[in-house]
Amino acid sequence: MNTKDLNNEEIKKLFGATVRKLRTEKAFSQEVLAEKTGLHRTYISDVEQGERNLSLVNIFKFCNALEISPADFFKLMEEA
Amino acid sequence: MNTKDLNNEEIKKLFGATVRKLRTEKAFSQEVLAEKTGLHRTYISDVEQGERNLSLVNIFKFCNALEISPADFFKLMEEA
DNA sequence: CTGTGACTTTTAGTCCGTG
DNA sequence: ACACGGACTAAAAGTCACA
Repeated sequence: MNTKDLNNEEIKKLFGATVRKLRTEKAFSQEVLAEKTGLHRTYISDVEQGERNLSLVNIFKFCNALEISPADFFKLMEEA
Repeated sequence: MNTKDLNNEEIKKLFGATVRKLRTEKAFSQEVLAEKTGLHRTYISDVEQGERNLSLVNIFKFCNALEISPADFFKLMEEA
């Protein structure tokens, strides 16, 4: 999959789907992930729905909480 | 380098430094990169200075303009 | 060609709740 | 445990004149 072909909506959706994939693999609830990231629970929901264009430092918070490096996160995302 | 140890300022600075590294390697001016990303010239400058916490879709614009996948971009960033 | 401060508009992100 | 909404505040997006 070539990320160059993604439009803005697709980028957000794919990011959210990757978060959800990793979160459910680790059997975290959204609330637990909210706690680990320090972000609000409704925000986690929105991100997973692909409705948020989150910022760089929050991307890192998600990666840390999901115990994956940003590079590996995006690799997974690109493999989707 | 473990990205878990980076604070917010360091994340932005490291991102900016990585953009600058790739841009100068390709011998692009900030103005050329601005054109390729569709973003404003001064915004590029701010990002490279680590003064912007840019969002997911703009990260992708930078990667596309710099002809690198997001996964490879962050890999480079983590190797710094 | 690039850095900076100031600025307005848009959106990120929170917090209250509902089914 | 999650989706969704309304209302709100903080911060990002985006532009400009000037150094």
